[in-house]
Amino acid sequence: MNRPTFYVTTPIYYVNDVPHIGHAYTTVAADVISRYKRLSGYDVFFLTGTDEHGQKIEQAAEKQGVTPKQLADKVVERFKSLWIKLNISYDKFIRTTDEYHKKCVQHIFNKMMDNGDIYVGEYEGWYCTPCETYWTETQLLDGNCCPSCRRETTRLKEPSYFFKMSKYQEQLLRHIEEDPEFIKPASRRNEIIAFIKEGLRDLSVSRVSFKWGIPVPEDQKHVIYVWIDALTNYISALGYPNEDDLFGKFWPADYHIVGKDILRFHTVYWPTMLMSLGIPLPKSVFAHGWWTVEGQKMSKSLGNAIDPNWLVDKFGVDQIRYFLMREVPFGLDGDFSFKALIHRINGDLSNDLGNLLNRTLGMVNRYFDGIVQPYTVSDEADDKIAEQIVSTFKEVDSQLNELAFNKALTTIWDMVGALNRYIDYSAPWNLAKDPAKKDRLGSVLYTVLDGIRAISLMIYPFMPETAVEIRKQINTKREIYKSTFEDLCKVRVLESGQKIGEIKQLFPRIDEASMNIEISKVSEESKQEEVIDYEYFSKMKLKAGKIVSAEKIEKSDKLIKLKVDLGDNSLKQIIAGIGKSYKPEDLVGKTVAIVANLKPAKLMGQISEGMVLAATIDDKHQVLELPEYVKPGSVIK
RNA sequence: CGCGGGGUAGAGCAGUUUGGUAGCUCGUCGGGCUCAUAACCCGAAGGUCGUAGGUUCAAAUCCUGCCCCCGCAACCA
Repeated sequence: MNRPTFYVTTPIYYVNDVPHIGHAYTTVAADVISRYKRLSGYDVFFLTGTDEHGQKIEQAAEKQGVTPKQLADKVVERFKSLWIKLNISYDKFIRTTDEYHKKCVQHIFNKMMDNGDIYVGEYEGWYCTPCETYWTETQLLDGNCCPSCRRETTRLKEPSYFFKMSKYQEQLLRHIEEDPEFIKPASRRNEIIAFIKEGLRDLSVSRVSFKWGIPVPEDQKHVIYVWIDALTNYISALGYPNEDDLFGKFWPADYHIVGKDILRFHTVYWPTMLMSLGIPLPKSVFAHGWWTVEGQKMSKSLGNAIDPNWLVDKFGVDQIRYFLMREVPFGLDGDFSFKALIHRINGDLSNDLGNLLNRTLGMVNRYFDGIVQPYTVSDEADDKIAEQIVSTFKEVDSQLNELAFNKALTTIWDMVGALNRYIDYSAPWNLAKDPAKKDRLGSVLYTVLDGIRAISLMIYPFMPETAVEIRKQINTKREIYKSTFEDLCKVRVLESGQKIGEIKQLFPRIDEASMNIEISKVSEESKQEEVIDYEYFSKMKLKAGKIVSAEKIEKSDKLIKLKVDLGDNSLKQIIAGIGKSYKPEDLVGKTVAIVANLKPAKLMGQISEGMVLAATIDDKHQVLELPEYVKPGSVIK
């Protein structure tokens, strides 16, 4: 039989970063849809992998005294082990350092060149090495600093190959406007349309400034830049340019799942490259949102990046998978908080689902020595349950096809609630008191168990281990993977006569208080700061300074321009970002602590020659005030 | 007039496309049940849907003005 196919990808993750919750999120989402599609009869190909070339890797490796490949190997292991831990069922893990990928990239480069879509030109601009980005003159801060990381940039001019992306502007625009499925969610689609309408420029696709990459064929000075190197993984993994095999079967991709930050690459650069190659475009690119942690942006400096490995160890893999998929609509930003996580686990998982199974099996044990009874005596309520099972499958199917994971889970939990209500309505404990109602009692329990069996299928994509555990406990021998969606929807198909398995709590309740203590311990540890030596510290010149004037900077919401007397007969101009906590007039006359030897920088066009020290309480500031008798210029140590 | 998102019950959200009894989850309170992981079920309280006006028989929904909040970017020195 010829099964329909389904091809889904995650981005390939850059090995400069260790895996965090964002990586886990994207990958779990791809796993859920993959498992669901397999469940409903599709032949699925699920691709993930790593992006390993580029200057950053080259430099990081050099610092660590290893080869770039060795560095990549190490990080790749971390990704792979996390994917095992999270039960990610990928079909292939591609690395951009794989031989077949390199060959494919070179083939593609040649082909685009033969088409006349790649030409040699010259790339010139201010280059920031850490960000691997060129900036234009007007974008630079304070002379020549990178607007993104504020480090110094260097003027670079290098020969570069260019891809004639502009040539495909109209074709791409037409495609996006004609096919609403191509970019999701819709709000993102509008952003991209606006971007394209501003006009596409040709894309620089090679570099001579570093070596760690795939060489341009027949021009070994050049390395192929990230666009062609990385994006093409989606077809090289399928064996392209060999079109018979996997490529013929699975391309075009059904979904590229990406973070919102890389949407443009996937909906502008990548499709135009495919147009140049004469390859059909992917059916849909879906941009999901970002997670904050406890309301704050994830960042290394805050030390609030949570290790997904730790989360899984602490809370359980299915619990984490459930939370990620349930808490936030896919496509929107969300917040990861322990409070919400614990509430989800205790409420949805332990109370609703876990307890449903537990109470039902308890009764099978008590009333029937653990033997599942056949369905013999019917009631209207049973049919309602049966109908809802079918309608739930249908609804979940359409929701998952839209990657509306949180909606699908809500729908499934309506079913869980219906079964809990059904038990209360049928009151098996009352039926048990009347021997004449024994058959009805057995039928009620059967109906619940069969409903639980159906739920085990519905949650399988999200919580594979739990699904299997449930099936073990109700002791069904039916296989999870059936051939079609219709098979999936069948009701009253649970076996009877078998003895149920050992009853175990699916989701132990979490004690919020004691868990909070553990969490705070860990977050303390992770906040251990970098230690600096005395010499490093002594480079900093701290002085007392008296504020002689202060004014708000036009059009700025937090910058205040200060003139500060540092006792050396001249006034320093300092721009301070404390305008949300202080009015300019409140600052005048105060003696405060100043970093006196900070390198000057330009903010909103104004020179700032120092920094006012201030404590931060949430987003409010309290400057370090000194008593009046401290003379301006006094050294602080 | 930088770009975008939003202001609906104590919290978090849906509903706005296609005007027509204001809904969900959690929390609170009361009740029921006693099979179960102090779980499950039922009920109640709680909202002039940011604000002022307009269109309409009818506005959370459409139109206009204003206020406020949050991202992003410009300014976290």
